[in-house]
Amino acid sequence: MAETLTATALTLKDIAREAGVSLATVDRVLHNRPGVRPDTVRRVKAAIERNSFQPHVAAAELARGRARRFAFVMPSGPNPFMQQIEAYLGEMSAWLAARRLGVEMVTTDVFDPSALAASLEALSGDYDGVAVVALDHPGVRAAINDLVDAGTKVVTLVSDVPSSRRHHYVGIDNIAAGRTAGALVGRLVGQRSGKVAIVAGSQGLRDHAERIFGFNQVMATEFPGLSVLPVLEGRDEDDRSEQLLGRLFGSHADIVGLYNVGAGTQGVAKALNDKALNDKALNDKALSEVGRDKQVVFVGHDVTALTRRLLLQGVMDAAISQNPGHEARAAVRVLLALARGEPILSEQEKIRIDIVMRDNLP
Amino acid sequence: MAETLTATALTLKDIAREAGVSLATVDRVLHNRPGVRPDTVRRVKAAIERNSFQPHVAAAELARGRARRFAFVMPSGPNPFMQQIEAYLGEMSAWLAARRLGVEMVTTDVFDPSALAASLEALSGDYDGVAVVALDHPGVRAAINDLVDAGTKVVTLVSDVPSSRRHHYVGIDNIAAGRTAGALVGRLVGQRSGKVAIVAGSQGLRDHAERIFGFNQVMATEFPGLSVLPVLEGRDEDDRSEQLLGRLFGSHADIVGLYNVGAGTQGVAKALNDKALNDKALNDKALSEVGRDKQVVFVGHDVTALTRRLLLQGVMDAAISQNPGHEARAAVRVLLALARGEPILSEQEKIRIDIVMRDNLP
DNA sequence: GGTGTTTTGAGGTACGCAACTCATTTTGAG
DNA sequence: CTCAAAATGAGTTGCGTACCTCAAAACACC
Repeated sequence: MAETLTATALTLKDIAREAGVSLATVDRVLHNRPGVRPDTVRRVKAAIERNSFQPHVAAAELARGRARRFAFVMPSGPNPFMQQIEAYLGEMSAWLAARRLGVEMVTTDVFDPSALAASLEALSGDYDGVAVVALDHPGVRAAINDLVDAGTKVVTLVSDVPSSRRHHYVGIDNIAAGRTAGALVGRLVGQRSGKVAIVAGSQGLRDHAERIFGFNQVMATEFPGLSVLPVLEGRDEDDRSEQLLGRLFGSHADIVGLYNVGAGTQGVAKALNDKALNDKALNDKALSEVGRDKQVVFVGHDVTALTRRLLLQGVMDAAISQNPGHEARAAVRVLLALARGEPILSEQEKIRIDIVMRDNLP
Repeated sequence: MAETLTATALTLKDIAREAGVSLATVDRVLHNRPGVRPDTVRRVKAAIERNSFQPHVAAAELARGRARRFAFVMPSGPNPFMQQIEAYLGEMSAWLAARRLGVEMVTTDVFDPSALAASLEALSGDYDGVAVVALDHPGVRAAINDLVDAGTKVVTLVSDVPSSRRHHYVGIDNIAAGRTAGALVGRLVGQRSGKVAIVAGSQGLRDHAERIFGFNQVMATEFPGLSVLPVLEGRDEDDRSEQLLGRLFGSHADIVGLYNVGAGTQGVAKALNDKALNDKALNDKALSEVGRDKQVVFVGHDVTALTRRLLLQGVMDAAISQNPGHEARAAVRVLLALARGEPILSEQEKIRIDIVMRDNLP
């Protein structure tokens, strides 16, 4: 009827007695300090294993005295997603303070890898951990590796540098996100056939490129009735996205689906709206006859104030979302666990790809 | 360029000096102990506010010494979702041990409110916190209130008792979940019209009833082309669900959508499969002609080994999921925060309604 | 002014561990 | 066997809080 999940409450002293050594030796083993014979190390570790001993985090944290400092290196500029991450970090301030964790924000130009690398190098030595929204570039990779070598824990956030030796990546699998977007567009279009448009910031951005790759993959294999038009590069700007898309709508009458890979959502929505007005003017059918199914299926990314409104209005059909609050908290938790030498609850820290439609808006 | 988020590292001693009182008095104020003049209380609280002082959790945890004990009261029987929750709690064991948290599982019959109430009453006094998968029943409500009155922190898990004085509910909004299911079925069916079947465990279960309510709401207002058939009550059993559904398929040829509200997924899938074979035998069309769009759109709940397989095979189109790992961890974190008197990160502990399709399977 | 009560101060102990020192023992090389 | 180096033991201190005791001070009331 009742079953216990947790171990006993042993202390280091008990382990020392068990292993037949002194407290000092256990301490040396626990912290990989030199001066212990391999054989003794084994004995101590065995005693720890045998009792599945876990140092009391509170005691450890208290004893080490020094507060921990983390830095978040984020892109400058008005990116709403990044602003959300910062906001959620702000909400954690009481939580952080109670644990004597110092978190500092460092901003740097997104599109300048060498500036990012320099910012990272500048952090060396001052921080226990660094979370960085990274660019995949040799200089950045080197800077990350340098930090790791200096003993700083490093996690990449949102955008990964898999070739670096960063300890962890907190973010989604962008190829899977693109596949999900593709499946949604395809399924929501239904039996109709026609063309599908893609608007991205730039194909040079790793995350955008990966999403497009996943999207095309699904379209090619599963929705032969739909053909994907060449990618429009809107540079995440509203005006540019609107113009490019407007022109595309002009030259292709049979566009039934639209995937917006990055930002610039405002512009995309405007172009869509213009097209709808245009279509209505062209033929005399009543609105009810045009109906939902005549509309362009529109799938994008991230839940912001704008996409929330578009979802509620029915302009947007689904948003692929990575929960920024979860990402912020996961980054802090992972850094803390790494710094403490605790295991990471990988299931907990994994960022899911959320499909958000009108009725499950968070 | 760099901005700090966290406060200074004051201690109780500093607050005492600031307020012009002794450590003992600060301690009395902090823990609402009697014997302090209202005026002095005000002075101390002002000093705490002014410095936005947060007691060091590690020190507090260490000082109080006593380990905390939590109980999880869960339904007995082979419910895969509940088993997943238990499994995730098991994965946390190192995390729990490092914090000297004891978590115990208590199982009780799901469908017997008085047994549940008795189990809850039996816990009184022994635990700092209780998480319970509750039934909404007067006896259970009373038992929960008794626990709360005795100083035990109580959170309801998965299924709420809103009328009780439980401190927190960890679970999803089931009406919104039903609405989401409805929107998915409607949108994935596309332009076709026809009938939609619902299989539930029992309409007496609060969560099932709420989901059905939400589902019908969306169907009625947004998909006039689809008509919902009367709910089949499969009691979450495979065989019964299969039979009921098979009979329904026999009497209605134009079923285009199916919503499985609870468990019994295996049976539902079997009935669907039989129908597919049947349809193929009846007409001579090639499979390619029948195509995806002739299939019944199938939306259900929860990602289990079975639903995962069905999603990958394309039998199931989407699963509405509440992340069991998140629920388990959120319940523990909320209980811990309540026990410590810390604020709860409500955004973090909110359980989202996940839409899971093949490409964003976790 | 004296009495009893309430409020406050001062101080101690304990929690489990990190980090350190210094003395002592063990080990291995010559 | 000798001696230096390596390994280990024993012990101390401090982290910031909770919780406790006891005495002193302030207060209220008659």
